[in-house]
Amino acid sequence: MSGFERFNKILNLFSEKRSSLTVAEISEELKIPSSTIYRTVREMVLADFLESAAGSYFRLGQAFIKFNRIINLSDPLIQAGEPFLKKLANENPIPSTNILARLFGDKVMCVADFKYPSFKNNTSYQKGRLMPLLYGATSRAIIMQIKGKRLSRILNLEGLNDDKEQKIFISGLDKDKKKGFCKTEGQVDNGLIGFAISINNKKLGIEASLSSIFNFSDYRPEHEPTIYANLSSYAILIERYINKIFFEIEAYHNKDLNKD
Amino acid sequence: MSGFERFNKILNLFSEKRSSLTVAEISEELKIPSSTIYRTVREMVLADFLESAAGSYFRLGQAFIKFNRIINLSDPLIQAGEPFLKKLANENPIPSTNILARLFGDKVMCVADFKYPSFKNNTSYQKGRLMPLLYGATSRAIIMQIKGKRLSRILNLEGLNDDKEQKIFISGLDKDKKKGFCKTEGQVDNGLIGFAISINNKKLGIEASLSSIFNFSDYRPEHEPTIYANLSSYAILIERYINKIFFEIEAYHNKDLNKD
DNA sequence: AGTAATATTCTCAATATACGATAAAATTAA
DNA sequence: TTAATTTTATCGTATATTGAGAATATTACT
Repeated sequence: MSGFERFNKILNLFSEKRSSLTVAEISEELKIPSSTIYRTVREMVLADFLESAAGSYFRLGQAFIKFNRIINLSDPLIQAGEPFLKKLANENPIPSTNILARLFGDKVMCVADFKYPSFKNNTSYQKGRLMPLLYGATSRAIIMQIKGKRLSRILNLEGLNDDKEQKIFISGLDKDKKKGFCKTEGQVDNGLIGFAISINNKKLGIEASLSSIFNFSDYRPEHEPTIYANLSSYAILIERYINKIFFEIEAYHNKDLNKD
Repeated sequence: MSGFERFNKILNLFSEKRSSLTVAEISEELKIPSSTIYRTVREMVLADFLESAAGSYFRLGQAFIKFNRIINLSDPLIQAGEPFLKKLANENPIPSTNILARLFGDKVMCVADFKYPSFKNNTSYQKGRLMPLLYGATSRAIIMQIKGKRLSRILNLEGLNDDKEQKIFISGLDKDKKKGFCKTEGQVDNGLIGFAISINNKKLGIEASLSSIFNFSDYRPEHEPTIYANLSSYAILIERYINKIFFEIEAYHNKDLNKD
């Protein structure tokens, strides 16, 4: 096993449920001698990826908070989209959670969220959370941008191996693609209904979606036109804004070139 | 140079100002051949620490968003303190930014912040940001918890090498310690005045502070008693809550032990 | 489209470095 | 204080990492 691989494996033992671990536990989980783990953990602590907590436990370190901040301040999608989420929430006819999500490699992650104050609290839609790829409007509006072998590779990775099932899934996506919207009910959280629309920027390699999630009990069919209108107008705004940011980034890089 | 060191050095090239880099740039900065950088970057992309962006640039990857979320959901200080920041802001007599900061190794980092809506926007106090150790009430309320050789080691690291100057600084800290509060004006941002109080939990190894920052132009001396009263009552609440969380964590670990 | 320019991956041999068993030291608990 | 546990240090060996350069793929340009 390579050094980096080990480093990565150690980090990935930490989770929401298990947020601190001892060297003995790590050693046990990874089947690696504790002398080696001690050495690696020490390096990681020194670099702020871990920090030692009470009782010989170790926790994730401040490096993640720091780098997360840099991403927040510089990620074009977050920069362009986050400010609009609150507005979207306010314009929706009923309380909602509003999500910007994005494909990273073969995972969909929520990168920004705004919950309307009176929206119920315990949803799966939170910034930083990986979303199921095959379920929910949020993810559908993203993977419907992907085609061909890349799409089927991703579907396979998610366990949709059967050829026939894949075709059914893809033809479902195609229908949504024609409509331009995704709508799903209860696929991620029971009692919630979600609407989503695609956002993308090829130059920046961004494949994303904007979505609004509602409590099914609040929802009435007559809300749908407003929901769709809001999503599509904000999606356009966000895409334009991403473009603007893209040109700023490009200008910045060119400025650098001129320095030489 | 070891593998991990290189990994870390690459990440630390990214900053708020410079949020994407090419392999050539990284190679140039670190004086390491590009074939090596390509290999390392590929590994990092695979593990989501970097992602490739447009024009052969690379950006920080989603791993940081993911791990940051885990920290947010599990860090005792953030869990215990963040919910109170908004309340504190609402109870302050004038618009404020309210900060939870914490010592990590030898750096003070803001780990949670709540800005009152009408508070001006461009302050240095943001979640994830490293704060200057020697300036500002936020940091003072933290380092005044530290003593002896550990304190002087930290002061030295921050460039306060002169023995005499150190003594002056420490005696200043001691005065604040007796008062139980720190108050500084314009040390971090011009035109701002900050008040801070210590928060700590020895068992969890947390050395932190709670602070309220105001525009100097809003501030009147008669606000001071309320500011202090708010800070100290919330600090006590937060410390109690941290304790509660600590016992929960302990119970969780013990439960694990009993499994074996 | 076709070509030039860049970016990225691959190969391979030399060597640095990470590894793990074990001992020593330091810290914590009893 | 002693005992137990956690952490660091040591060191020979195996091995993964390194970097130069070639090969390939991708992108940019005409």
